[in-house]
Amino acid sequence: MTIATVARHARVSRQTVSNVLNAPHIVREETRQRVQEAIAALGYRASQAARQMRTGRSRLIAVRIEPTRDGINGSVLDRFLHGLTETAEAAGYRTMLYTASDTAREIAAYDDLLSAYDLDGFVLTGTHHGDPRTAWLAERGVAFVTFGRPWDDPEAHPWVDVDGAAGTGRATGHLLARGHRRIGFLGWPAGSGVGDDRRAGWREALRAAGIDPTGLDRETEDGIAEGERSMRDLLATDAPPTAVVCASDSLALGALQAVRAADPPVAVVGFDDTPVAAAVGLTSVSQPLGDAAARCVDLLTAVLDGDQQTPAPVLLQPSLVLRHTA
Amino acid sequence: MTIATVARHARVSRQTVSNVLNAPHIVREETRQRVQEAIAALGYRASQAARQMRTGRSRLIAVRIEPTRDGINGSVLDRFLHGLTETAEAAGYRTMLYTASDTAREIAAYDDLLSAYDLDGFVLTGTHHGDPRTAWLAERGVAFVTFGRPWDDPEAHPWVDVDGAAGTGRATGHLLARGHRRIGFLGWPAGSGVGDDRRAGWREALRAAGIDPTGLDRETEDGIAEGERSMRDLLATDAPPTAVVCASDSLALGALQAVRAADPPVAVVGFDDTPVAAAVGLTSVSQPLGDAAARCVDLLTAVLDGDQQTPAPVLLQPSLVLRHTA
DNA sequence: TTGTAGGCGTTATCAT
DNA sequence: ATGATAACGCCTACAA
Repeated sequence: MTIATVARHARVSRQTVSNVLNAPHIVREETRQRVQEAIAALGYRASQAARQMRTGRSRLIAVRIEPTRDGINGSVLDRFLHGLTETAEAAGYRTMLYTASDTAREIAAYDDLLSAYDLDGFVLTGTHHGDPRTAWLAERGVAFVTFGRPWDDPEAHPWVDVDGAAGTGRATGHLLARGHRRIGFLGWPAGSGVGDDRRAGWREALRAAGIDPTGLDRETEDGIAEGERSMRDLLATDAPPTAVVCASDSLALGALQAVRAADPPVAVVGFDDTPVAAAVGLTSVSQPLGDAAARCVDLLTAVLDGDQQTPAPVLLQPSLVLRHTA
Repeated sequence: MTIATVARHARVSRQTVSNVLNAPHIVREETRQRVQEAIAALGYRASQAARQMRTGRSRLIAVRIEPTRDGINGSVLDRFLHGLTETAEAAGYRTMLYTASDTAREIAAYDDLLSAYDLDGFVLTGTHHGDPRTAWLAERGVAFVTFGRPWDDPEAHPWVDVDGAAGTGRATGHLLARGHRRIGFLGWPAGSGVGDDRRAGWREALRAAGIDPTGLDRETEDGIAEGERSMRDLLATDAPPTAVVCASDSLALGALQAVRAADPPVAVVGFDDTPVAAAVGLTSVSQPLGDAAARCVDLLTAVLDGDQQTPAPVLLQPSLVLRHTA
């Protein structure tokens, strides 16, 4: 069934049917209705392929599905993808997946997706300093949004992010309110935007409460074993912390093992609110992933539909999910 | 850039370029090479839209992304999706995502995807008795594979599954080898194919060892709290089990809480090897999700490329990942 | 083995 | 406001 079938059924020309679909306002009300009825009666759907060939637009957006790294943090992508697909559907776009094991291959994937499938836009996750992917896309005028700030230049392109500093700040505030003074922090080595941001939130919250954060934090790679080691290290100091905020649930889980037998118990707060946190009762900072995904689609469609060139970035607030550990 | 650009560049007709792409064997070696070089030099890629319009095939397969249910089991989808996308790419197919909150909407989604995007095939996850989705697709001659057996008729359509009974059987065997005799089972209410299968594996393993499984199992909905309750129930019997096999990591986590202070410790085995299991050291049955995804693509492309009408189903073996709890 | 002609379903342009 | 015509890039049939 084609647009011609509908045209015959409604006794109009093909062009009029096309107009009803793409520019309803220029068709006379009565004609419009007749065509709409024919469309409904026939169950007609425009062929994307034909439309795409004519317009050069595919109504497709792409997002990379990463190999689950450490398993614990991997499950955030799940929720993000679902939100993305759902919101995109509502906006008339479909979501396409691609994989890439490194940045060079990812750029090759863009090239393929763009030239073969005419992709309309990309959603990138996890940007870092001097990310070559954003430069490549921007150079070619391809529409894209990142979930994660461009740490070099906040104006570079549309982005959505969660305010990590506010998250760790909130966690620290909660611990302060519970009477803790010596509150530690377990985070990643300096240099990663996300990690530095989360550390800064903790540091500023302590300073605002008149507490010197010096010596209360540790830098380590992500992982359960690493978290345990760093926490033991922290506990072995002259003035060990009575509570600790962590940059990830993995680190928090390790910390939890290190403080297992401590009395009075040492409070632990994680980050990401992964299923693992829920399972073991770990208090954790939760990112609004569904919202974040939805706003990514909003920004991308804003660019694609030409509403504006560079829509304003979106910074979402995380929340603290209280459980047993803090 | 079109096929004509390449043709000019290689000083052949458009048709010859097309032949090099779609039927290389009928082009003279020398000509073929010249065309290949032109393609590479120009970075030419055939437009899927145009190709699709002519051939009616999109080289697109679709898979549903579900809202993360209980968080713990949700993360399996992640790994499956990655494997699927990767294998599909290698076979020249792209993966498209869709959402649906219930079966009726899912069928509506098929309709849309099929008529608007000309989807080549679907991968369904989690089939159940009398699944209307498979009937709908089969009726219309749409290619699809399910990850999960058709419990009514194993010949109904191509499928890939993991042998759940073998998994629980293996777990039970491991516990028997460790000297356990009274081995319990925590599973879901009878009626779900997957649940019944997992229970049967445990039951048969016990019977084969000359042990009567009567009274050693419990039926409950999935969940941590439910697992804990059922385990307590089992421990309160006259002859409580010294070990337990569970139908999911959620149930196992609950069981773990119920047996926390038991001495001698009660062994616990979960199912799915989720990140949570890894985090808490839970021994669990692991499904080869990457393999399963790859075989799904194999079966689907076999149908699409017309190699055979109904390729033989694939039953994969799970493995037992040993950790602290058993 | 290579070239020519036509059409897939849609939308843009232009005429009515 | 509506209709006729052409073109998007490709592949299949057929002719050379």
